[in-house]
Amino acid sequence: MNGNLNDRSRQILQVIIEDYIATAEPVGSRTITRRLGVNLSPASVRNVMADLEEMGFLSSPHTSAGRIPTDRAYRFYVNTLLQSGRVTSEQEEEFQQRLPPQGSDASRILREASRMLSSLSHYAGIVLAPRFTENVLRHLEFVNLGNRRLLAILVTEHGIVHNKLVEVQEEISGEDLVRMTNYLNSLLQGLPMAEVRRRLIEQMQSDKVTYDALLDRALRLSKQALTDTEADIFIEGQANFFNQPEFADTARMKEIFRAFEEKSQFLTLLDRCLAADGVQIFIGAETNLNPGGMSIITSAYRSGSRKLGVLGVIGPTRMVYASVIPIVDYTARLVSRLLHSGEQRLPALT
Amino acid sequence: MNGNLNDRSRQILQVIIEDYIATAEPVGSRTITRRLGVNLSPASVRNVMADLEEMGFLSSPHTSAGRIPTDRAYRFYVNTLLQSGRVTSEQEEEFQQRLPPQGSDASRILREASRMLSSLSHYAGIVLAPRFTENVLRHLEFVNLGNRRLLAILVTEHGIVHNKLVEVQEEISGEDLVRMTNYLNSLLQGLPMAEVRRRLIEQMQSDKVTYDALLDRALRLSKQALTDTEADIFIEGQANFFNQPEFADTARMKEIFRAFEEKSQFLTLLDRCLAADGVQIFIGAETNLNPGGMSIITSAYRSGSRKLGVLGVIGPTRMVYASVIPIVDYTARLVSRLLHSGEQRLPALT
DNA sequence: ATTGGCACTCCCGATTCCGGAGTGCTAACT
DNA sequence: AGTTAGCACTCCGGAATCGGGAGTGCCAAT
Repeated sequence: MNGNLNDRSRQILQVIIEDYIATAEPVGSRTITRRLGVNLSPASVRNVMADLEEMGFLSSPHTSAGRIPTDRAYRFYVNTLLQSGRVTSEQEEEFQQRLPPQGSDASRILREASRMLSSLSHYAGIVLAPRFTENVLRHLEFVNLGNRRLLAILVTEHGIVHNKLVEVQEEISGEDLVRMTNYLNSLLQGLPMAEVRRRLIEQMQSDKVTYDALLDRALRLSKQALTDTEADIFIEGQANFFNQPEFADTARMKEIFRAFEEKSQFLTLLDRCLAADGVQIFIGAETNLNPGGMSIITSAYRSGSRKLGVLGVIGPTRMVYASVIPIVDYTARLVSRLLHSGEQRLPALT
Repeated sequence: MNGNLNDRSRQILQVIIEDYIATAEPVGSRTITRRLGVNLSPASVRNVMADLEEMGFLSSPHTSAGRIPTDRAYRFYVNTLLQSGRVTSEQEEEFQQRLPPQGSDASRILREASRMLSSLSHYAGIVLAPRFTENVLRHLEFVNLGNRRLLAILVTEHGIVHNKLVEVQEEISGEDLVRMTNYLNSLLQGLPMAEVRRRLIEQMQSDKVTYDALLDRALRLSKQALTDTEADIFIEGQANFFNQPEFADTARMKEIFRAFEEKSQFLTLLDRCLAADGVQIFIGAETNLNPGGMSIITSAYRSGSRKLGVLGVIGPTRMVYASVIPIVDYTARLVSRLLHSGEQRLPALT
């Protein structure tokens, strides 16, 4: 049903969408004729608009207003009308200026990425940190905090650090702790988390352990320490929504911010994105988010070939897709590089 | 000038403040007579109100509206009119339900505390994490991430973890890393951060080091790793501001959220609180915050005798001081205990 | 197929109007 | 002297009204 739009209909639809994106006001036939290069009377345009409305691409808020695009129109727009470009050189410069400082750890880089996304897009930036379970364990360390409490510190590749408090029955001496740590690291280092779990259980049943109470203890402790932690989501620039006229009234605004406070509902969406390749676009109802009227553009960032997490931009359905898509794409690749190499001054991303 | 308010003036002032806190609407003389136990005519009350206005305790939005309390009135209220109680048993129960799960690390506890504060007070919760420099170093660890990058992990008492990426000129072998770590820990463990810095510099100039390139390198690395990190501030429940009628219009709301995004301006205020004892209250302009009309109630949390950080509640000047003060107080003591002992089921806080 | 013309619809901002709530003042009362 | 009833006055805020502007749909003419 997309294909059966003739050239003129497409042009008109495009003008409507882009005008509405720019102004947030229903677009009338006169405006279109002015924007349209071709000489065409408003009346003709109106005929086309009526058709487009019937096909579900447009809707009118009331009888005598212009038309506004439907979710479906946006979908058609991003699929076939829009050819997305690159980030501009000014944007590239802003990226450079906003690079996280040397020596930033991974979570700092991710938070900064969220800020970049928000600042460059003028919408809200969102970043899903790498899922704990997907990563490779680099190092495991127990630090004695006294009072029979140990702090387990897990470092996964890319320098992402998780820590967890573990309570023990009785104090463990310094030497024992070192021995435990060495044992565990030699056992688990370099394994993906899922594997780590399996290896732990396997090892707990082995003979060697039953003769060494300390090792047994070590295994039990690390099992405690490895229970999955909650997913980290960084959302920045929520205040940008105040600039969008469609969210002007307080009730709507309130809904949106409530949604942002419960990050969990974004989690399912972002997890879906993790599976897909390239830039993903969810328009309006497609996002399944509770307060509707929002679109999300995402892309996974990766290290080498493995995808680590997802980042993107949340804005109104009336989003400037043409400029946000390259921004998200660029940021994803930027973050991939930062995490992978730690290198800061980058050659142009190609 | 506070003392020279007679009993009746005080009563009336109190009624006005409490009524305004409850309704957010200017209070008129009739309302007051109804609330006031004593039989007194509206006309008499009006006389008193006129006096109070002249003394700077009340102001009227316009000629024929009731009066609203000024910052000064609130200040008088919390100083002398208000006797603050305890948290109720329902509140205590909610605290129990919202306790962070076993094995939460410090930053999780602090974030959860911020949520508690927000949820119980119905305003926004704020928590300033312990300043890095104020703490005692418990453990220092370097993890090799490959690509000539080391991850420095610093654990301070109470299990607060900081990490920082450090780039090195050439790869360091595993054994060297272990040696370095041991050396540094034996040198620095147990010292307050300020001291750590001094010790590092002192040590770098000592003879022993000049003969051992590795030690020299270790010292340089840790100096890099110890540069102060930015202060962490957790603010939760910002969406609660949407329920306050005085922030109903979008422009005002926007200002507030901008302010929340720049946490730095809270930093100076919270740092001030760190110095003081007990519950601190800042009313309206006293906060020096940019969008006025807000009050902040804080208290420091501590471990043993040393103060670690500050937590509190941000709300409109028209805040229910009577209930928020005990909440903040309770939370501060709760957090102190959680950080100190890691104990979860607490006896009643006394 | 396209277009000019025209009647019709609907929103939106400006204006007006009115009642309610509250004040300040004065004069009378205790 | 403090208190109160009465009264004129002020001001806000919501309801009602109005008119212009922008836009549509339809029809007849090209």
